[in-house]
Amino acid sequence: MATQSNTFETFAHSVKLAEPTSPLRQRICELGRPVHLAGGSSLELEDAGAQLVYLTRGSTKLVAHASEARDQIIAFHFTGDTYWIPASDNYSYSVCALGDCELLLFPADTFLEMAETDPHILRGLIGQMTDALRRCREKAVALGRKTASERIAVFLLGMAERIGTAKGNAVVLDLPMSRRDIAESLGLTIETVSRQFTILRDAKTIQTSGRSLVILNDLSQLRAQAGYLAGTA
Amino acid sequence: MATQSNTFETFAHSVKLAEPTSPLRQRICELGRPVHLAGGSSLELEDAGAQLVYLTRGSTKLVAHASEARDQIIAFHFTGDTYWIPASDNYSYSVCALGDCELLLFPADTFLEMAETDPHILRGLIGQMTDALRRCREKAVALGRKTASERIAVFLLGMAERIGTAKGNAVVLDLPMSRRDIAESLGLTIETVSRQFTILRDAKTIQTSGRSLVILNDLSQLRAQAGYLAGTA
DNA sequence: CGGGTTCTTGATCGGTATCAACGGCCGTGG
DNA sequence: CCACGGCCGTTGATACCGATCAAGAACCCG
Repeated sequence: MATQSNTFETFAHSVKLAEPTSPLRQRICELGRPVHLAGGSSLELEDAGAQLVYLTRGSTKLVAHASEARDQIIAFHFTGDTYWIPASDNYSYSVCALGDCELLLFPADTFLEMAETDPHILRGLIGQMTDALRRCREKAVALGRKTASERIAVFLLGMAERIGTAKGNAVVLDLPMSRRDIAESLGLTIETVSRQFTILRDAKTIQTSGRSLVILNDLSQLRAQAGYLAGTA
Repeated sequence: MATQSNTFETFAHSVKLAEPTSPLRQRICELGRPVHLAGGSSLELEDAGAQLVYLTRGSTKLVAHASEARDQIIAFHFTGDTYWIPASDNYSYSVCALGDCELLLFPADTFLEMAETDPHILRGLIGQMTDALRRCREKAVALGRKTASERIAVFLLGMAERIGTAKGNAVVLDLPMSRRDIAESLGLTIETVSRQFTILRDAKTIQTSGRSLVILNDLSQLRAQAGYLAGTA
C-alpha cells in the first residue's frame, strides 16, 4: 500500500488538496482509480464521460480518433501532469502510454461535484486548464499556418522546455515518442518528419543517436526556424 | 447608466454571481471595464497580461498573430460568450470585432484573485474553459488532419449550431465574418474557401445570397463530408 | 545472430497555395 | 434614386510543398 499512498500524496500536492485529514481529501482519494498502463497500451474510455487524469509516472499521448486511420495527437503529457480527457464528441479520445505509466483516473463530473466547495482545488484546476488551453491554441497556430520545417522546430523547442536537460549550450532530449507519434502530433507524415530531421542533422543544428536521443546544438537557429513572433525569448 | 448596469446584469448571470448586494459582486463589477468596439476595429492589449472577456453584444474573432502577415483565427465568439485572451507568449493575441460590439474586459489575474473565495464563479469559469478547450481540440483535429472540403463542412456545421436558425429541414446562416476570416480560421486561403463554396452550391448542398447569407439545405450531406466519427449525431 | 519493426531515402502524384484577372456586391456621394 | 468606385468574392492557370508509393537501411529485441 505504500506506493499507492505515495501516488495519492503527489496528486494531493499537485491540486493543492487540503491537510491530509480533511474529509474532502479522503473522499476524493477514494474516487481516484489507480491504473497501470504498459508501454504502447491505451486506455479506452468507451462513453464513460470526461475524465480527469493525474499522471503519476511516465508519459502519455492524448489521441483524437477521427474517421478511418486518421488520428491526431492532441498533446503529450509527462510525469506530474494533470489533464482532462474530453468525453467523445465528434471524435473519440483515448490516452496511450508511451512507456510504462502509472496514473490516477477520476470521473470529471463527480470530481467537480466534490471539489465544488474547495476554492483551492478549483483554482488549481483553472490553472491546469489555462495551460492546456494555451498549448492547444499554440498547436492550432502551428497546424494552421506553419510549414513542416517550422513545425519540427516548434516541436523540438517545446520538448526541450518540458523534458530537456541542459548540457552547456546544448539541450539533450530523450524522446519517449516515435517518429509516427511526432508526425501525428504535427499533422505531417512520418516520412516528412524523417526528412526534416535529416535536414537539421546535415545543418548540424541537431545530432541524433539511436531512435530516441536528440541533441539540440543550436537553439537560436531552432527559434528562428520556428516562426515565432520576432523578439520572443 | 441603465444600459451599462444591464451589461453587468447579464454578465453576473452568466458567471453565476451571487445576490446583487454581495460585496464581492460589487468589487468585480467595479473591476470590469466596458468597451465599445466598432466593426472591424480590434482590441490591442499590448502586454497587459491575460484578459477575461464577456461579450455583451456582437461577435468577435480571437486572432493569434504569427510572424509576417500570417494570422490564425483561434475562435469566433458571439453574444453572451465569456472567454480568455491569453497573454502574448510565442504569438500575440488580439480580439477583433466582426460588427459593432459591446464587451466587458477584466484582467484575468485580478479577477481570479477576487473570485478565489467564490466556488460558484470558479465552477462557472471551469465550465467555460472546458468548452473552449473542447472547441480548440476539435479545431486542432481539423487543422491537422482534414482536407479543405472537410474543414468547410465542419465550419458550416459549427456555425449552424451556434448562430443558425432552423427553417424546415434547412438552416439559415447570416455569417458575420468575411471569406478571409473563414480562411484564416480554417488554415486555408480565401481562394480555396471560395472554390469550396462554389462546389457546395453546385451540389445544391447550400445556397448563398449576398456576401453573408448561407442556407444549408442538406445537413446530412455536410455531416458526411465533415469527416466526423461514424455514428455521431 | 536473426527477424521484425522503425526509420530513412528516393520517385512520383496531388491538393492547395500562389499569381493574376475579372465580376459583383454594397456603401457613398451626387 | 441612381451612378460611381472600392473592396470582396469568384474563377482560371500554374507552381510547390508535402503525401503517397516503394524500397532499402538501421535499430532493438529476443
